[in-house]
Amino acid sequence: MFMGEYHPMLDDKSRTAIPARLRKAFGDSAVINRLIITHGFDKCIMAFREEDWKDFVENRLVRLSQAEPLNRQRLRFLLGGACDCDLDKQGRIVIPSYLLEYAEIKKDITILGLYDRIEIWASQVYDRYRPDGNTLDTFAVDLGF
Amino acid sequence: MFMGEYHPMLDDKSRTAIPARLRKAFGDSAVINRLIITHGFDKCIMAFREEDWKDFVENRLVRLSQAEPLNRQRLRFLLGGACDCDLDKQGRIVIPSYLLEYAEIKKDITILGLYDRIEIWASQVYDRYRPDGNTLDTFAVDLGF
DNA sequence: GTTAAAGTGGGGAATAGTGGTGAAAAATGT
DNA sequence: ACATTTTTCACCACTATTCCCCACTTTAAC
Repeated sequence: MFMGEYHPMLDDKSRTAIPARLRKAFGDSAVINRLIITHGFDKCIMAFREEDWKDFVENRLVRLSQAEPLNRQRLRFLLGGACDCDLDKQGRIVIPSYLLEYAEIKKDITILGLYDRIEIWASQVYDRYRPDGNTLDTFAVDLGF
Repeated sequence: MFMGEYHPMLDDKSRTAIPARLRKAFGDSAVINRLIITHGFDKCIMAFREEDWKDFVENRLVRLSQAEPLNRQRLRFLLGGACDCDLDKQGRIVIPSYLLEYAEIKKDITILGLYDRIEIWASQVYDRYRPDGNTLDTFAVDLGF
């Protein structure tokens, strides 16, 4: 599974390295060499493995009735905002400008591994977002620690 | 499948380039060189592959009873507004003026890939349409994230 | 300390996108 | 019906961007 926090950089060609730990998260024999990235629900970019993405699109997204305006907006946001990125020989992807702007990414990046998805944040944005002490206390309660 | 967001321009001959990624979305061996475009739902232009369009018209649109005034209006809107566009050698289509006016397209264009259809928006119009933070929270809930 | 692996920067070839020109077709007026 | 004007279409050429590979630096491992 994907997990952990990483801090690569965006170079001036809009490339960022996907950490080797994440590329190998599903085994050395299944190194990831393609990711689908799209808008995240917070100010970040979500990335998925190809098979998970296809499954999500075909079994959930496109089954929503396009007669419903809100479903059109959902499809435009997620699928219309998606981009399939091949990793280069060095394990990097190129992030399109509209996603960089959406996530307010400049140079410092925080990448999170989140089970079956990866999130790419502007470090500055993520640092503001990190939970504080009070949030963590209620969190602990909710989880039954 | 069609996906992603692209930002070409409309030139002063009413031409716009269909992004190469979209033209090759169904394989390098099935490069799209003709699209059917018509009025979209919401202020945009919809574009389809020829086979999908035919299927839609014959199996859905013309089956609506023409005795019903609303269906006559629907047919005029979609089929009456349609235009089949051959792509030129550079992958561009010419968009007729009535569709440009409908979608309020001036120069800056946003093109979306949406599974089996493409949408062409005035960038300015689409930017206003993009979902805000609250809408996204409900999206995440509805989609089971 | 040495070796290997990962991350970052850069260069050159190929591709994509845009502007433009001339020929053909269509529309208009005589 | 013919000539003139306008529009449309197909192709060419230039520029910008993208993609793919190589090399260096830094970090981690042994």
